[in-house]
Amino acid sequence: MKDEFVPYLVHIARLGGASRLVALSTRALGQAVNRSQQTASRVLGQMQKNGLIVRRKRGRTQELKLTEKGVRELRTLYLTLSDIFKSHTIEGKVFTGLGEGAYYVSQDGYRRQFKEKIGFDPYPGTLNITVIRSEDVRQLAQLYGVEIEGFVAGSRTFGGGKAIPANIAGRVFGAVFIPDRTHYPPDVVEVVAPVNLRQALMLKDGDTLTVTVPYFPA
Amino acid sequence: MKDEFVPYLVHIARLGGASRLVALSTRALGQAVNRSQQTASRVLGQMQKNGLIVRRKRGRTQELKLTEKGVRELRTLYLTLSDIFKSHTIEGKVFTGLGEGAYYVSQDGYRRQFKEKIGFDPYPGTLNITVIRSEDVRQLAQLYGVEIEGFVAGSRTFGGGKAIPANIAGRVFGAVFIPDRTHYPPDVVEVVAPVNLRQALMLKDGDTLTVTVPYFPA
DNA sequence: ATTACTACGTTACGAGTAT
DNA sequence: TATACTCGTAACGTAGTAA
Repeated sequence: MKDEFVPYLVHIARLGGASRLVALSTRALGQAVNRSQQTASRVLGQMQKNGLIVRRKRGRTQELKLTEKGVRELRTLYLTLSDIFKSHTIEGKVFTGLGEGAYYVSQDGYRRQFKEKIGFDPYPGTLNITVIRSEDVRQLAQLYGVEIEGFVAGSRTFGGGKAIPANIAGRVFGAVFIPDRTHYPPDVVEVVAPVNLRQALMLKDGDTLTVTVPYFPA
Repeated sequence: MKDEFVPYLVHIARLGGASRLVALSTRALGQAVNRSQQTASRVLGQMQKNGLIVRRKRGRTQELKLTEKGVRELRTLYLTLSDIFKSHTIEGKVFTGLGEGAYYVSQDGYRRQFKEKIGFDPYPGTLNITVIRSEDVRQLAQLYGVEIEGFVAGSRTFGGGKAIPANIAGRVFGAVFIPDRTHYPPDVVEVVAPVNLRQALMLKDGDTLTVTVPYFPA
């Protein structure tokens, strides 16, 4: 679909044209989308040829309605924008990992980055969760993730990953950390926060935790 | 903003460019929006001049990020589409009207239209509610409302209005009726259903009722 | 009042190419 | 590899106007 069509489809839909015929002159439509009557006429012709709208002539005037295809195309754009702008939730089951999270997070190389890039000093200990239901976590990481760089401390190498600032259980501001490399399955992520989450939220293994990733352009 | 810019902004945002700089070549961007490298280059220049994006050069390559203005413009489009595609809720307080609703709805002129246009035979009696919180009800009526025509029966004239098919309290399929003319204040609407709502939902005056208008292109 | 054609200036597109 | 010129062609936008 041509980009040019979008405002026309939007305006017709706003008048109810997604579900029924609406009376709408080429002049009024053009004015609504900031174009001339002539341009609106041409564009309507093209949209009709493309199967995006149907037109019914009533004497000299006309009625318009989006076709299923027209609705679908507009809805696709809506869903794409939703992915960008709406809040996302991640639900996961709490389990006890190998306990190495605590060791990692207490490393200065990580602590400094969390403080600078996300804004809190992580409690030395992480919460492992297995993701149950979520829009693709890696896609979220791409959208909202902050790069946490790997580093070398002494003779050890610590891998990097992506941290998504998020609201934990509606009460604590923290982050979901997705390591670039892990020995866990890919649906396992770590939840980091400035406090001991197990204590603060009274969590035990098997509990379900909900993490919200709000929309926030930093 | 030019319509032409939308897909470019969308793609940059999908890569996380709403909140941080993302590396993105003109070739890759052009490919993503189905344009040539040259076109992507020109459009980026225009969007920059329009204050929609910032660019940072890193040697021969570049990094992109939406400006606040760029995010705002895209978000405006998102909110417009939300109005069209998301479900809407109307919350209202139940009160006892003059009882004329029952008389009206039992008129064949109305009953036939409800059966044909919405799909149920209205229980002879309506529920008056005062709208507490809602996106503009009249705007909703414009989007989703079905025209109910006025008619004459005997020596009386019955006025028309708009009926919005809706889900009542999450349990009953009914409609919100918005008369074209009324002696009630404009925030008063009538809820119609195939059953006695007061009984079925155990409602009394002062109770709050939630009506959901789902998105459904008929 | 409509819709839509023609004519023509402006803008978009992309192959070729410079850097 | 990049980005971004030039320039020929296609598409867009609208005043004028027919119907």
